[in-house]
Amino acid sequence: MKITTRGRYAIVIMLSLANHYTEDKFLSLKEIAESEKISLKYLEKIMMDLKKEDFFLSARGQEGGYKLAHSPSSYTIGNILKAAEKELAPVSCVTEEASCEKKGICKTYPIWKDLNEEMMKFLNSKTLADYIERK
Amino acid sequence: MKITTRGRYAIVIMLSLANHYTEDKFLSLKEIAESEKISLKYLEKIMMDLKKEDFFLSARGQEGGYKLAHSPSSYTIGNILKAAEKELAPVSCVTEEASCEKKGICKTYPIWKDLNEEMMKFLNSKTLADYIERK
DNA sequence: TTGAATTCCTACCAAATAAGTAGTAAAATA
DNA sequence: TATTTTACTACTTATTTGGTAGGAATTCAA
Repeated sequence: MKITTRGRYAIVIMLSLANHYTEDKFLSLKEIAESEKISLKYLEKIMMDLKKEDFFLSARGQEGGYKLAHSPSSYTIGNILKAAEKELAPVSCVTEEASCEKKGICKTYPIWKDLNEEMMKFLNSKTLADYIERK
Repeated sequence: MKITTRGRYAIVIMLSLANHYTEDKFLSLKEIAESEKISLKYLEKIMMDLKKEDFFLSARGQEGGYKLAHSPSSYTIGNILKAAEKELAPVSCVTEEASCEKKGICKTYPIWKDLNEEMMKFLNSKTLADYIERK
């Protein structure tokens, strides 16, 4: 039951941007890649998924990069992970979309439902602001 | 962040045994495989891992099978999953064993640590008895 | 105005993991 | 003693993960 590097790096990116939120300039992926020692190309790819959400403003060219569109407190950890990973639930039957035909009779379903609720309670309550660097 | 079929089927096995706990006979994997529509061979393999723990008594031959060694309330969901899956933590850096050299400086570490704590709180508190079939 | 820097986009690839099969030996009992 | 069941080892196949490669479009600084 692992969060993949996609999810983890997505949080790295978002938290880096959050840490620079008050500055009035763009932060490039190259800077993040270098400071975090992650492949730039891989970060670019992860960024493709994040960009589908209304997460940030971007600028090409020199002095270009990314900037959070909203304040750090408006991004939950769950929102970010969900954008990066395909699905967040520990077992796919607990999400509305992927309904399993055995849902009504499956004896283990209540376990996954309870676990998912606990996880979501956490992931949807914590935001980037909770994990930002305090100066 | 998915629980694999290994982990899910392990819970299926253990919950089936728990539901037959009061009966004075062994339950065979074949019966579980048929009633749950899971490959017998695959269940056997998962059983190999569970058997390393002191989970049950077994008997070969006709009328053979498995039986819980202890009462359902003494098996936590976490214990079972941990025996079936390699590791339970959502990110491996949060377990004592696999310590990451960046742990002290990693800005995302606190997120995974908090998430892991929430998950473990749930997984270690719930037992088979909580999900047993009520007659 | 041009060249470097950056985002943006598509395709491909290798390694690891997950999920399951196959076959057989050993034991127990009906 | 034939059947049933656990016990064990080896193999296989599909999917997912974690990238790489290459380049086009855009922008700005020098």
